[in-house]
Amino acid sequence: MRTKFLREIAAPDFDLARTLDSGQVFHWEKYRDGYAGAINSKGVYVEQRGHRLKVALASSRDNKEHGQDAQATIRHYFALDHPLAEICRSFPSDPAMRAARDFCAGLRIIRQPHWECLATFITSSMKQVAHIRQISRTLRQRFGKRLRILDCEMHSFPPARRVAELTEQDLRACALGYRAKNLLATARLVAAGEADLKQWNELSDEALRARLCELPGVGAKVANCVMLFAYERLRAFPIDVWIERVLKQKYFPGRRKVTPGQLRSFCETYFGRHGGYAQQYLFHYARRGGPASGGTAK
DNA sequence: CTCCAGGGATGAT
DNA sequence: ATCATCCATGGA
Repeated sequence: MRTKFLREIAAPDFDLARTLDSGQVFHWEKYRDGYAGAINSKGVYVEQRGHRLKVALASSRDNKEHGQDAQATIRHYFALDHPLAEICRSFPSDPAMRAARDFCAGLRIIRQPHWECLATFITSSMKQVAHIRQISRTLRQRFGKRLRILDCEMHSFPPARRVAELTEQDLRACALGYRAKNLLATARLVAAGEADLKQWNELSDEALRARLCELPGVGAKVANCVMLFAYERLRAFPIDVWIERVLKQKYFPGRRKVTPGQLRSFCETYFGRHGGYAQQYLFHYARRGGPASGGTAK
């Protein structure tokens, strides 16, 4: 095993810290002046220096990694090819959206591995970000492969076939609670090939959402997260309590009853073809930004 | 329609 | 140190 420092990678219009703190990915840890994490089975260290990323990448088995491939891996994972300026121009121009856009400069929606993203969001239901991070860490440490990047120990996310051979008790011991049964059942469907996550890439948004929602532990919210964060369906608009709060406050002020169906159809049309990005920016701004970001606002 | 499971970090006291 | 709060899916 060896660690390789790469040339720095150009990363204009990118904010690494903001991207990793925006509730879309849960395993990156602050380390030295950057972050340590894993992309598939590779340990990765990444540090932002202005408009460039300094990256170190280690691979546990296949050391034939070429610099170009590694750069491509990083560029692809962090979606450095997304045309952010154009995406932001496609947002509706209202006060809430403009404030969120200004606050979230450089925040990108990354491309996560399908299974890892699906599994993580199954464990996320009724959990807050800190808990989800905890669960992800435990699953990785117990069932993933050990990786080392610089002097930092990391673990890859266990593949579906690994999770499929565990018991519900094993998973409950990772603080999954009632989610253990769902994660196990879904892992077995994926491992058996009954749910072919890669093949689902070819499906339309509607068909993909329908397939995802058939999986145990996956409802509309989790399905939309997986579509957005793993399948690059940039129109998918997950509605959680934070977003619901924002939407009701900013777009339905004073309205007594707003049904989930009304919210959903509004989001599908109003925010346009990059609605998922709009959602992520509104979400991050509500959690981390502006006034009254405490979370208890009604 | 309502009610609830199950759990650890977080912030208030 | 104790306590209330946060939170999405699925089944009763």
